[in-house]
Amino acid sequence: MTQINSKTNLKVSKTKLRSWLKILKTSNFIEKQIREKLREDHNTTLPRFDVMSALYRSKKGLKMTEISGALKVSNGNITGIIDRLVQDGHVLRVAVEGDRRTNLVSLTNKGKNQFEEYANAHESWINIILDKLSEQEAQDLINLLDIISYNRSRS
Amino acid sequence: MTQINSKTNLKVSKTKLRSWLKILKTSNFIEKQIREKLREDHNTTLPRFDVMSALYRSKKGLKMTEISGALKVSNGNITGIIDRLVQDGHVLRVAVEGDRRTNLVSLTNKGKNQFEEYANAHESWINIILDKLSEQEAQDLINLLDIISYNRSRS
DNA sequence: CTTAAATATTTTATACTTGAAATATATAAT
DNA sequence: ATTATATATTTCAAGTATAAAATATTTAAG
Repeated sequence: MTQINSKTNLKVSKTKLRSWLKILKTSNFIEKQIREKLREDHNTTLPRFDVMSALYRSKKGLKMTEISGALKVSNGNITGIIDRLVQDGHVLRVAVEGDRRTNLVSLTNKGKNQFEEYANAHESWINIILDKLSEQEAQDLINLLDIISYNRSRS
Repeated sequence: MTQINSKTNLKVSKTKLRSWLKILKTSNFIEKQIREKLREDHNTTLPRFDVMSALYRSKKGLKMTEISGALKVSNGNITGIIDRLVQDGHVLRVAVEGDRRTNLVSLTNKGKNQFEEYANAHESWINIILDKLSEQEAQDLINLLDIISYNRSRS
């Protein structure tokens, strides 16, 4: 089902449009449940979870710019999220020797333990939400989505 | 690759977790480009586009609650978005005969024309972004995602 | 008819998000 | 050394998002 768009002279596929709308719908559908669970069961938010996740994976902490880069969000955004994580005692800003512009952000022990708790719960929720999907189908999905965005993130 | 989660006693699939992360990544990857294009080329935003899209599909307009229901966002949220669309002259709030609580929101002619422009551009962007996906693959993707969220939205 | 419950919307407080501007510091080129 | 440029972060203004409270109105129950 392809047509020519009269304005752009481009072959247009309605299937691709529907495909995108379905990706968006599914993503929102799942994300909404995760946000709700994080808030209700753990009194936190997805952005904070995402930041803690990035920090958990790094040994010696991350610079602000590394965090915003990893999460592909704006720099200014991270400032506020880290502010709140510091208030909660989950995260620490450590001055970097020899570069006074930079702070190295890392999880406190409290933050590490807390994140492990979040991560376990998160994995369980996902398994419940994706229950109807077989292992093979889950893998097929990954492969198809890889066609769309593989490696482009690094360009 | 399935294991038993020691806390929840549930079979846990790492593939499903990766599958979700990939859905999220792809969705964000595409959404980011759409938001950027809407802002740069059309001086509007995705929420406004979404609201106009819902209104465009209805003949006689929608109540505030119907809009928030269709977009699955909170009620209070829609108030602000409609406020701005009214300011722009894209949308009209019409009092409903016999129920003074309700406003029927509908697109002005300006809004209709504007939305058609947006929608054409949007479709072109998607076709470019999903260029690497064949028609069959796009359809496969829809089918797989349908397994996850089909009909649950109505429950 | 009058109170109670339900419905529709707006307002509020809080948090997240962006891009752009501002600030501070570091590095490179002359 | 001094100026220019690059880098790291924060601040800002505007918009989006939520849940909960407030307001207004309608409908149902007695």
